[in-house]
Amino acid sequence: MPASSTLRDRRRLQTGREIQSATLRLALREGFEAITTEMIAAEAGVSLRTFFNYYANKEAALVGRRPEIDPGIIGWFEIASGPLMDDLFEALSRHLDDGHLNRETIRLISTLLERSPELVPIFHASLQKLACQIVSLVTSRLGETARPEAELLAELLSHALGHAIRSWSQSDDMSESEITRLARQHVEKVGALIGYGGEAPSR
Amino acid sequence: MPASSTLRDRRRLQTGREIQSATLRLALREGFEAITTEMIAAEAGVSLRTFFNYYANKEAALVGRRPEIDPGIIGWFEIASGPLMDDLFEALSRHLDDGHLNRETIRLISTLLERSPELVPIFHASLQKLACQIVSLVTSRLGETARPEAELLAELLSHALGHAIRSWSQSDDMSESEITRLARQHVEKVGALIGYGGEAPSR
DNA sequence: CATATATTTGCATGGCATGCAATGTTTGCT
DNA sequence: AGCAAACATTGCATGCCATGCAAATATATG
Repeated sequence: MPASSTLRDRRRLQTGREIQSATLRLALREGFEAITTEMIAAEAGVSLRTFFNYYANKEAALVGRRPEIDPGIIGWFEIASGPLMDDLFEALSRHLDDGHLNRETIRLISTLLERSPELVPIFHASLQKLACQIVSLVTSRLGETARPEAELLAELLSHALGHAIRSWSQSDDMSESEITRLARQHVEKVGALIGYGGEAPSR
Repeated sequence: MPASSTLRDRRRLQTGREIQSATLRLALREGFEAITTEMIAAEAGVSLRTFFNYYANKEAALVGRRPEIDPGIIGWFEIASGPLMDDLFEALSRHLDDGHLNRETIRLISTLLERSPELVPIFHASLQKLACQIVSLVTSRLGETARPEAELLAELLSHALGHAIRSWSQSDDMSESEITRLARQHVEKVGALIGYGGEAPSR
């Protein structure tokens, strides 16, 4: 049974989402820089102090709370013995299948990012937690000696996933399960660029 | 002749460095969280207001001001016609050869990062400006359609460079010109992981 | 229902960051 | 050298950000 069985847990989740939603609504209406934490708290119907109980700052409220990769998935990965990339993307697929991704919310975020590109670094930073977990996965497979490469690979995968999720939010005819497929395509294109050169096209 | 010909420019550079140095000194002595912008300003011998004329916040002062890639290098890249990776790393080599890298400063930063891993994201964020410039280089070569891959590749390269620079600061017998060589090695290992699989070792 | 455990809230505090206008310094020109 | 324009530094005032603490409120458990 998930941790959301108790009323308290459900409310906490709900309030977190309500604050994020309020932040997105206000940011789209007034511009992110123009809004204050007090406004957000008022819009979400909580006290300022409660706002800070949920998020460390405005930026965090924009991104919302992203759950960690389920220990069950990590356990599966450590047992799996396929090619590294196959197992990694399978683990990411299962993670996304948890259903904690709200298309409408991501769509709002994407809209905001297009209107205010200076916010993009906030979202890049929010991928760091995922990247960190991917590093754990990769080093559990390749050993500590491969940590430098694991960190680079994790950076690559998390950003590819972020990009794919934004693509998914934009096109209604893309299923959730295609996110990792798209991410993998991009990663493999990068692999080709690294591996085979990519000479300048004749002009 | 560089832009540092005039006294004013030299002073601006000098003050910027002095503030960064003061920030590092204090952060190593007291811990980054424990110090205030007022302390930094006092230690650097400037007013608080001047501190904010140089850096937007404490974090930026820690990283210092990183110069952009010289337009001359960008021009060279756009004319070059070798394999993409060769030309990219050559451009990065030339950029680093500008000599704006102070080993002792980087060493202090590395020490600080080991003692306070929670600061690592600050440095990751500081690589974003470089990543952005790499995106420009890559799309100038491959065209706008390759932007998604260009962004991933840029992320990869900038992080690889960041890692290599930290390695360089730690070992006295590593020359500055070997930074890009090391970065490239790591990138190619990642390429191998992507391209050829990297099966789980038998246990 | 009673108790233990979480959560929300208000208040007080101190750091962060910016605009503005006054003052001081450098530059380039005559 | 002397002057005016451009630029840099500073103090002050202001308002937002973020946290600790303790009282009040809500939920869980038995």
